[in-house]
Amino acid sequence: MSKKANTFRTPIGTRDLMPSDSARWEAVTNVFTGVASRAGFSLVDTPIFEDIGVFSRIGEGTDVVGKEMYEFRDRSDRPMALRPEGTAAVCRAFAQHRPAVPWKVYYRGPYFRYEAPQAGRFRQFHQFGIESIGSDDPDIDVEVIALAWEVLRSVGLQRVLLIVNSMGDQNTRILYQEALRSYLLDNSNEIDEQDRDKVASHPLRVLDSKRSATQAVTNDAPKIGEYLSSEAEQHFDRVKDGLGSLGIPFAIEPKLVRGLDYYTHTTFEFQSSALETAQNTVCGGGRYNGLIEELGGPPTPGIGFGMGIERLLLACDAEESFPAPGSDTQVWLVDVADGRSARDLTHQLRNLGIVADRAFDGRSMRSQMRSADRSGAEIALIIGEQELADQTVAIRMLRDEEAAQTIVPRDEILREVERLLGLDS
RNA sequence: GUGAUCGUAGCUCAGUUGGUUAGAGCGCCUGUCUGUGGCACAGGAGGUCGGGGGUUCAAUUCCCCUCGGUCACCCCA
Repeated sequence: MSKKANTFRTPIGTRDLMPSDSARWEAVTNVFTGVASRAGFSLVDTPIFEDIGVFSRIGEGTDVVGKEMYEFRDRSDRPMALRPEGTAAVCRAFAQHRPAVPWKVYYRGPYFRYEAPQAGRFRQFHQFGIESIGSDDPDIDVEVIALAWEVLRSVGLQRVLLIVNSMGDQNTRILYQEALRSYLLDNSNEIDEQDRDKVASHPLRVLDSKRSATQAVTNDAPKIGEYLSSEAEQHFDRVKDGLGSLGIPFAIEPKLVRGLDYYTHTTFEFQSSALETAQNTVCGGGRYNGLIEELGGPPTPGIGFGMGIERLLLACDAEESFPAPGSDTQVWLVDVADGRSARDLTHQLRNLGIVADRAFDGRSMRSQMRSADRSGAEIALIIGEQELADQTVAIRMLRDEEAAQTIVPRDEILREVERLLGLDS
């Protein structure tokens, strides 16, 4: 679309958050931070780029680090990467600062993955997330899942599906992976050839293939549930029990393994059934009992989730929920005299905490009134030559057709506006 | 990275047997309705038809390349 050589646009897969959308974005952010902070989580904000090693721990073989990472070297030749996800960076922060446990934090911000954009997928995308570090109490798993649920409910989503699974501890994971690998190898002829090369290297990845030939094979594959240790099974039972007790509907999906290598025990995903696009996962998370140790910290369990803001809003669009909030302008100054009244009164109103605005450039009354109307303001304060001479202000209630325009002395106008807005005690 | 599809005013889109000054709706600006918005009416600004090359007397319209949007695969939020 660039029309001249010197015009620019946002890079592929990125976009501007324009004022027409930003109020809704802020509102959904407030919903999330409200839910998280009511549950005792505090904000943690980590850098947008890190030593690339932080993210390699996610799993060298995963697409996220293998082929989607924005890697670069800084001017001192240090290998860095733009963060592709939140958990690893938060765990790095934990390992670095060693805060007291339980460490319950939330975060939100941009993440980067070098992928071809499509519906619900961007190169710069945004997530909300929480991490609860320091305990392997299964009730924390329940708490984390319940908070994600709460956010989804709070933005009005009805058509969400929670699926959960358990990966067991690291040991069961290894055992299962072996069993799965040999099963898949035995049946590799039936598997779609697109998936076949993953059998040996990443058998777990084969489980979430969408290809029907592959699915036919994996449907009869050994289930990870059969390999859980009794501790892992107890843990998972407690999680299921907790979700049931909180009235959160869920389905168990033995093939849910998720794309990052660090998961142990509980994994979960919320999908929007209102989204018809290929990407309908709105939130994903799980437990990662070995990750912090991987990052040089003490062995510490943790669990968390990431929620894609763009996808969340897409789901809201699909369900026609969570509309953009309206204007917050309360008062508009219309000054067709010399402009000084508008200048001074907006200042004074704002100092009282009132949202006040005005037009510039000495536009016509008609033009200024139109701006007042469009701003959504309740009240227009009008000052023309007459009012200037009389030291008065005309008050017009823009949202009430019945109301007659009134004239108030200039030195009473602030009090009158407060009264009209119901701000007087 | 692969494939499909699209690319005309700020937005949504018309516009082919290739041929005068490229259109509409919405939005924006100005004005009329005897200083006053939401309605109506009148006028106006705004496009080298994504970019480059080619074919042709002539290309928005045909061909090639390129850039970008969208969707899908892969994978994931």
